[in-house]
Order: sequence, then structure tokens, then C-alpha cells
Amino acid sequence: MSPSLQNLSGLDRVIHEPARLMLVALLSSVESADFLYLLKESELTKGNLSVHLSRLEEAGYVQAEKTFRGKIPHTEYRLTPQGKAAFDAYRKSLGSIFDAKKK
Amino acid sequence: MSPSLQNLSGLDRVIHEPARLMLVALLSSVESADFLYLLKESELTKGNLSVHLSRLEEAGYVQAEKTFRGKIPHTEYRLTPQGKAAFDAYRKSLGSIFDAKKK
DNA sequence: TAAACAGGTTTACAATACAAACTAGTTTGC
DNA sequence: GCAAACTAGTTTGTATTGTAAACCTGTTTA
Repeated sequence: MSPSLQNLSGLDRVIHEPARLMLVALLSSVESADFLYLLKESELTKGNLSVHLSRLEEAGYVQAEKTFRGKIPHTEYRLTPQGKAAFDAYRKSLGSIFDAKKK
Repeated sequence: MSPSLQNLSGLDRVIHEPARLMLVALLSSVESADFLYLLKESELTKGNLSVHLSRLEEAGYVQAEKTFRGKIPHTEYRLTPQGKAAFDAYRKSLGSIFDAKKK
């Protein structure tokens, strides 16, 4: 198989999931974002958002900074360098299907 | 949310799955292909390939033409117009994450 | 005539995306 | 001062599905 298509099967599943892809894309365009912002922008449910953010954290793609604003907990999420790298790699992999059509 | 990112959540799951994405990309570059060709190019197992092709058929994206070559059954798979359209739409949707970075 | 191959289908299982329910604390309205 | 509503999530349960392995039917080859 053409090597460009072959790496499609090795796509990073953590990023490939649409909900997380959206989150990573969102986070890549800002320095950091809090839960409520991501909740509104992504239109996910809280449960979903929580789970997907956890998954991105486990993968080392997202870093959560928990602080307090007064007495209310506040968490800022930001992409880690690995997260940015993974996103770049992902986009590079996907690029192959865009090129593939130019036959 | 920016409308461009919003439609990421509505990505066509039939096409989004990497194995099928690969198959659709493969089929989009040729007129038609048989099972063995797809098996080799995709490096999927036969079971997988069969299931994914069935799924693409159910979605109306792929058409299978079963014939005989001598006494051996032979199936040619090709993308339907809907399949091509769906693939184009998919690539258009994904385009948003490529643009998104240009901030 | 047994083994290998073509061309798949069926089965079983493990992973996971998702919504709903729940938790724990805080603020607001009456 | 107490109930309701809000912040900021986590946990749980379910249903889907991607995957490999086993199976199947027939054909060719040694």
C-alpha cells in the first residue's frame, strides 16, 4: 500500500475521536480554557466533557490546573507540548487523504 | 462555537473509522477493486475487511458486484456516487481543523 | 486425496462513547 | 436559616462497534 495511506490505520485514536478532536482543536487556538468555556463551545454534556478531558490528560496531551477563585474551584485546561505535537502529527497523517485524490 | 469546529461533532462515523477511511480513500483513487487487492493494500484481516465493506455497503457508499471468474467467485467493490459525495463532505468537514490553526 | 487457497461470513470479546445520575460544596432567594 | 439552584465536575450503566479468530464452501495443486 502507499505509505501515505498506510499510516491512516495508525491514527492516534485518542485524538481521532470527534469529541476530543474538537477539544484539541479548540485548545490549540487558545492559551488555556476553563471547563465552562469548553462545555459551551463543544456542546458536549458535562459527563462527556469530563471523561474526554480525563482521557486527554492520561495521554499527556492536556494539562489541568486546579485552583480556587474565591471559594469556587476553577480548572484551566491547556494543551501540553506533547498534545500540540500529537495534533500536528495527526493533521499530517490525515493530510494524506487530501492529497490522495489528486490522481 | 465556531461553526467550522461544530460540524466536527457531526462527522460521518461510517467514514471516520480509520479502517473504512482507508478503504474509501483507496477506492476513491481507482475505478474498482477486488477483495484481495483491498486485503493487501489495507493490511486488514479478512474478517475485518469483510465487516467494514459490509458496513460501507449498508451505508450505500460502496457497491459490490459479485461475479464468477471461471468457477471462482469474484467481487468487485466500487464507490457509489453517494460514497464519493460523503467522502468529499467528510474531507470538507475535516478541513476546518486545518484552517483552525491559522490564528 | 490431502493440503492449501479463494473468498468470504459468523461469533465472541473487549474497548469505549455517551447520557444520566450522583457528589460536594457555594451562593441566592425568601 | 433553609431550600433551591448553581458550579464543577465524577461515577455508573448501557449499548454500540471494532477486532481477531474460528468457521465455511468450494476450487486448485501436489
